[in-house]
Amino acid sequence: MNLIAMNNPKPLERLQTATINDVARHAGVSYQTVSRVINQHPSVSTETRERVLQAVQLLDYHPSAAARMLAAKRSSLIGVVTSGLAHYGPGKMLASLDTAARNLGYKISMLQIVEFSSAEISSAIQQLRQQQVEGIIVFIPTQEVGANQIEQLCGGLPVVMTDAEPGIGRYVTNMDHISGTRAAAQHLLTLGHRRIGFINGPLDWYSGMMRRQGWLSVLNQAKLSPIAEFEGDWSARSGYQATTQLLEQKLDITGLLVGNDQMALGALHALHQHNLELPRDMSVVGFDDIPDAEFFEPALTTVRQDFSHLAQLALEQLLARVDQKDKINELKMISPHLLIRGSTAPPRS
Amino acid sequence: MNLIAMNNPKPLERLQTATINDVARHAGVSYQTVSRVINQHPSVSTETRERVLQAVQLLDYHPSAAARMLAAKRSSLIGVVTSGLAHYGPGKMLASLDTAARNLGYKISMLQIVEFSSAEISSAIQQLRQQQVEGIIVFIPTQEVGANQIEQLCGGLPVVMTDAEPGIGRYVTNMDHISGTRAAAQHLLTLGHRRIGFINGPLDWYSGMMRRQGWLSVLNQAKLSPIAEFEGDWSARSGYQATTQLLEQKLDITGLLVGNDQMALGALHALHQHNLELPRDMSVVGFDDIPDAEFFEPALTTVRQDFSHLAQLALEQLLARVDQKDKINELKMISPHLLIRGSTAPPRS
DNA sequence: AATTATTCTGTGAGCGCTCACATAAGCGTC
DNA sequence: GACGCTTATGTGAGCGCTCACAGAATAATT
Repeated sequence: MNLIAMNNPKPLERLQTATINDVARHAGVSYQTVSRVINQHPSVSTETRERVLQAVQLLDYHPSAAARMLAAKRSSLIGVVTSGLAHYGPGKMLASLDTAARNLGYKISMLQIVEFSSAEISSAIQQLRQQQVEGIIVFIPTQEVGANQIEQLCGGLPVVMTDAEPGIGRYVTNMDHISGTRAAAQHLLTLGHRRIGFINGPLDWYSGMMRRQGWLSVLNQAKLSPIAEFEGDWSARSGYQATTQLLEQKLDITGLLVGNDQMALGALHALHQHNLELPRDMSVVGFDDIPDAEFFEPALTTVRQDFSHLAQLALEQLLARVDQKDKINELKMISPHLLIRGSTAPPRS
Repeated sequence: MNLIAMNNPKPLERLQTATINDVARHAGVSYQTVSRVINQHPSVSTETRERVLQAVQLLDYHPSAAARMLAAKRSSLIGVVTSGLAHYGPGKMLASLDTAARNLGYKISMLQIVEFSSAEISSAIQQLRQQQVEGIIVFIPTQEVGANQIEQLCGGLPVVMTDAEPGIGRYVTNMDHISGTRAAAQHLLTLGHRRIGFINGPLDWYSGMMRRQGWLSVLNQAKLSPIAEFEGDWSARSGYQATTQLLEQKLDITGLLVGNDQMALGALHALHQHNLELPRDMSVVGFDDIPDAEFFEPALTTVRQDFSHLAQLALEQLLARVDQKDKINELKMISPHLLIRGSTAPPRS
């Protein structure tokens, strides 16, 4: 049911806080003058302003955001739907988004999704709309159908999604996963590797799907056919498991293309466990460039994604929509780039 | 200045959204009845409720959180001040806090601090107070003076801090860093190590200070004196640098106690670079148990912190205060525990 | 000196809701 | 049938603020 959730709101009244009227009375001016001071309106005499500010300080007055929103019909709030905050990418994006938004006079209202169910997404967006957010940024992995649903739930409110399938009338800020993956794969080929395994993230993530396309396109171009492909869940453990399986299959693979750095860490661990010497016996390329990647054993060659930049672009795109500027690109794309470190080398033979 | 910041609020009017009156008119009832339906008040006939819900759906009505807060004098909002969201600990805590709060009918309003300046903290708390939060959880590293300032800024509003110096009237939920560090140090001693280096986090973090105390107390008890101590910044890089320096000093150290897993990763990297065989030539213990630690080379012995639990405890403590229940402990403490994996072994000789 | 422009300040109304009440109807009770 | 007691609805007021005005003071122009 599309109901409006609510909790029992026992009218617990907090210690009385000062209102604009209290301040006005105290400063001997009208409430409107206090409002002007708060909003930095120019036409208030320095003397009056000073008096008002003193009263503000004295009464420990904090203007009610709720009342202001209600009266001004403006929230200056940007909604963010995210997930997996404990991971580097989402955390980093939220962090830079918050900073960027604050600099532009907006506040962030964040809602986290735990499982990617329609119900949860729907409830998150509804909650944001109740807060009168002026636009929504969606940082969750989606496929076509999810993206449509999200747009519909937002009902005309500007939305920008990241890592989502582009589409007409849909505003999307994406990482160029294909070019990133291509660069990584090409690097392995250039080094001379021909038998390469691919450990990907989940295929129901847009990024997983795109990286697969990048990988296949390079193979195709080089007239090679895929040898082994695994679908992990981005965790180090899944990378470890995939690699263990791969080694057991004895496919004589010399290179490993991995969907993110964490899975690559798991892969390295499995390789060490099999007493392979790296990078002599196996080259590994990751994706993301998390800060730790440089200190893996060996230092990980990886594809750097600038999450901060991505978040900022998404915000820009959203605000352009909020401010009704015309001519906004429906698709913004940001290119990751390859960082060569110690985990790749020419194959042994 | 303690001013109330504001941005130019050009009265940009969003596409008219439906109000409670629109719904009432549409359903042929009074606004109060609609309010009752929204708030799940029992005394509304099923038939009327149905009619109202239909109108809600039809008009795509979303009750204004601002108006409700204003009228009900209740926000159901918990403020969170955090920092370093891109790191595992803070991200994890925010994530579980959000979930836990939602389950209890509260929403989270998060504000991130970038640098730990008085000004930033002050502005963050002020912003939260403007949103009429019912309580504040502070997840930033502080020392005595910071904690006092935070309490003062909150002016009577319930606050709970994590990893802060306990004090009378101050509500704190802490990890027991001392016992955690003691367990780690004791483990090294039990294995037979006598010459142990200590790579700590910053000493102006409460956790850094406490871990140092734990370390020194174990040394003291074993009648050993400290040999080498470094202060990193929690990053893998700083762990790497500290370890490199340590090795250059040729202090004949056999064990390394490291303040977190990331610095431990850097340490491992430095050790490998010096062609030491682990754990034969050096035992390393970390702190945190980030999900990746198990896949380090070798798998890291570390002290597990349950960040989710910590966040939940802090929330519990805060809500107990908000609901005015008496007899609340001022200090809640949660114990981390040692996880022994492959990076520790008896010293060589 | 009268007019206009330029500060500065104050008044009414209303944003969208929830409170506290009042009211109307239905039902049993003696 | 007058009394309560429950259930279902509606009415007034007001939460704390900002908007659009209207004024009062001062300064600048003719």
